Amino acid sequence: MPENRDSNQILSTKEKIMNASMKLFSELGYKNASVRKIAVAVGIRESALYNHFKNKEDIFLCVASEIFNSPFNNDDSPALTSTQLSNPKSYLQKFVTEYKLVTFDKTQESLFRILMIELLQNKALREGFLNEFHNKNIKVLSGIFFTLMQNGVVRSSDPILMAHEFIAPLFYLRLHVTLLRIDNLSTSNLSSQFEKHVDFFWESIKV
Amino acid sequence: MPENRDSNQILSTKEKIMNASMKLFSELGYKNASVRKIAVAVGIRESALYNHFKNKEDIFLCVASEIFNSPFNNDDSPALTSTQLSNPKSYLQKFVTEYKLVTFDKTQESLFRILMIELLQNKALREGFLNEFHNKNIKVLSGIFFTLMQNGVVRSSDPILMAHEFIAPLFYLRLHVTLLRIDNLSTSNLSSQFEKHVDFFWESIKV
DNA sequence: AGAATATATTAACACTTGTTCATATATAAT
DNA sequence: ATTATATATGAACAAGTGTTAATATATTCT
Repeated sequence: MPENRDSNQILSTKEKIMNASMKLFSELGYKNASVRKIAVAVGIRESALYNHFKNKEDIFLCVASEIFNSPFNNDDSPALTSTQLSNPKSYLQKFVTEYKLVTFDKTQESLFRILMIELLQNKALREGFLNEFHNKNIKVLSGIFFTLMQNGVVRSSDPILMAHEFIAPLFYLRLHVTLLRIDNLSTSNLSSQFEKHVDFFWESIKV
Repeated sequence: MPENRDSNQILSTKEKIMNASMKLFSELGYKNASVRKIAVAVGIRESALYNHFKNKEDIFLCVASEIFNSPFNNDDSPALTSTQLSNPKSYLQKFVTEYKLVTFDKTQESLFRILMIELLQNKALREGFLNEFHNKNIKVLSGIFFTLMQNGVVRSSDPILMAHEFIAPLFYLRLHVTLLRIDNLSTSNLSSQFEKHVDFFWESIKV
């Protein structure tokens, strides 16, 4: 069963299809990324694709399943330790640094493009967006803000609202960066905005 | 020349095409909204469309041209008068009320969907988004924040950054609302968030 | 009224789409 | 070496795409 690649370097055909599909879906969207274009990019005939995937939708779902598997999303927002409680701003900075990293990562950028392109057309992606992107972040952040409020290190407010106010500018920045990069425009102005956001936000909530 | 409608009530075929196209583009995107589907929605054969528009792209451009003609975008953010300077929070509230109105307006929602669906595929829409949606708002708001800072009614900071922090949660909310509405989910929770945002933001910047 | 114009229809076109089938060629197992 | 399995090819399919041409039917103008 030669399912996986033989060596570490040489990619299996299935992996090649995945990579080519990710690229094409992120550039053209689902409908415009035709089976033939994918096959050409891989270097095989379109009929050969069907030895590895059931159909086109199967390819897409396989690629799309990676969207919400970001390392950031999984588990890089640990609970607030006592040391972090003594310096909560650095926690927010750490969060934003991670967010920024994901924003500028090439693979994550492709997946984000696919997400944004198909977000309004694909119900599963919408649900993933709301659950994995939004709700999960809101839950983690609001929990932290709640603790910080209880300990009196940030001003009293609705923790969920505060989480919203913290995450929204980050998402907006990420979308902005993504749009500029499509046209190969400079994002250097935006790059520093991530850190500025933390500074501004911390000034907004500290007691 | 029977170009315009005869009465005020009866729509011309061209207007019917526009309405049907706006609906279909906003639900299916450019590629999936086929000329035949549009024709069926209007109630004519597809070839008759070509008496009113050069081709499919012409229809789309005609619809898309309305996206950045929102009443909000045009001219509803007047300069800061002396009375508004004495109560700057109410100005922000007025701004957000207008933004909220646009968010929940049916026509504006359809146009916003088209924008979001084609944003990553259509360069003209990207430029429109950055110039008309983003930059224009940032310019107006940062000018206001600058004045408010000079008069010492809000805390000192970068006005552009502050404008960014103000507008981003509004956009994020609008996107959120749009996504929920596609699936006919309740947006009552989000509705009140617009006002909460102003309250939180004002607490963040007042001296 | 008839002529001119605007708008509709029917039919066809060249092309692209996703998918399937029979068949050929590698690769692995016995 | 022979068999079995995995993967490739080429051809074809039915369906859908945007667009055009010839023609018919309204509508408006004189």
